This record gives sequence, structure tokens and C-alpha cells, in this order.
Amino acid sequence: MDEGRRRELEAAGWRAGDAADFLGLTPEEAAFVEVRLALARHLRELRQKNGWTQTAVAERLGSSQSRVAKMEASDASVSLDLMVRSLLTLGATCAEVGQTIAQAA
Amino acid sequence: MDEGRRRELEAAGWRAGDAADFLGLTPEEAAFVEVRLALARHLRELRQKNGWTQTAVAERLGSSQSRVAKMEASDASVSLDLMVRSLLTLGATCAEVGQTIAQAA
DNA sequence: CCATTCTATGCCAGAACTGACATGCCGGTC
DNA sequence: GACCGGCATGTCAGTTCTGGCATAGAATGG
Repeated sequence: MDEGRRRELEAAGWRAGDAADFLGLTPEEAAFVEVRLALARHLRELRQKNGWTQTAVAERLGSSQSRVAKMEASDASVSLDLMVRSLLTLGATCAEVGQTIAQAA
Repeated sequence: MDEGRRRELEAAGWRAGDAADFLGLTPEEAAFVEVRLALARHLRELRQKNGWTQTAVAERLGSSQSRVAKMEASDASVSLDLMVRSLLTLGATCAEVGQTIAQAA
């Protein structure tokens, strides 16, 4: 957000910031959320790059389409565990996963 | 393991290999295990480097000493979630966590 | 507009994880 | 030996996660 716009909003009684600020997350909580988001994005990219449907991915993972959708949405009901395992199963390398996390925040 | 020793063992009816081979894990399962082990090691190093006891760490994480021990042992009852959250809470950065995972295998 | 395909969201029973507690093991101190 | 601090291992009730199902929305082709 550019500085001018922020001041404008603050003058109107708003506080500028990201979701973490808004939700009052601690820095490590915020980092964790960022990690989850990064992995979710990576998961979707990997799927789309290969032209797979969520259903196809679900089959490959031994899961269901709805869970794949939730993974890509970084839904609260999916764990890091599931996301990382899924990435590896879909062919991502540890290096790839690691880099995704490293760049999360 | 050196080649000669391996042949010697195989001649005696043994099969050489790592834990993954032995347990019949798929490559991605093996990678996942490696990731867990790497994080567990990192967790212990981080604790020891700072001269903390498991109890102290547990307090800081809002958990218990036994769970910290299990984390460091990469016990089956602890999730990647918990390990990553713990690392971040103890002050590790995303970059650090990412690198640990990237170098896991 | 309708049908089809793909994706998103709600829900639930069963499985997995978590913190807590109890207990055992080991090395150091007295 | 007795005691103690630090770590490991077992167990368990409560919570969270997971796969599966139903269904609704979005996008595309007829």
C-alpha cells in the first residue's frame, strides 16, 4: 500500500496493515500462516502446471476433491502435514518445498 | 557403507540399505520422514545452542516436557505442524526452517 | 437455457494429535 | 547409597484433522 493512501485511510479511522495485524497474531503465528499460504499456492500451481483436476489429484493422494480444494484454500481444517505430504506425493522435491517455505515470509 | 562389506552381508542373506528401504517406504514417504528428522534435529540444536532444558522449552511453547522430547525424537505422535510451529516460536525464521527442509534429502 | 465439468463449502464419523501426568533411566553431587 | 535435575517412554481424555459425501457456485460448450 502506498504511503499517501495509508495516511488517508488512517485519517478516516482505519488502521492499515496485513491480515496478521488485523487479527492480532504474534509474529510467529503470522509466519506460520504465511508458510501455509505459500504451500497452498505451490500446491495449486503444481496441479495447474500439469493440467490436473482437483479430483485427479485427490485420487492420486488417496483423498477427496473437497480436501484438495481446502488445501489450496489453506483452510483451517488442513494441516501442514497434509500439505507437505501432498506436495511430495505430487512430485515436488524437498528442495522445492523448503524453498517455498523459506520464501514465505 | 563400503561396497565390500555390503557384498559380504548380502552373501550372508542380508540386504543393505537405509531405513526407508527396510520399511518398504515409497520415495515420497521416505522424503517425508527425512524432513521430520531434519526438523527434529534442528529443534534440538536450537534448544541446546541456547542452553535451554526441554522443560524450559515446553513452558515457552505452552506444552510439556514429554512432548518436547518426542518432538526431538521425531516420535510418530508429533506432527510436522507442531515441529514447525515450535521452531518458529523458538525464534527460527522461515528461511531457516525452509533451508532445513530443503536439505533434508 | 441446459448440461457438463470443475471447484468451493458444510458436515460428520472415525482416526490422529496434543497436553498432561506418571514413571523409568542416567549421570552428577553429596 | 541417596538425591536430584534432565531426558525418555507410556498412557489417556479431549481436541483436531481427515476422507467421504452432499450440495452449491462458476465456467464452458452446446
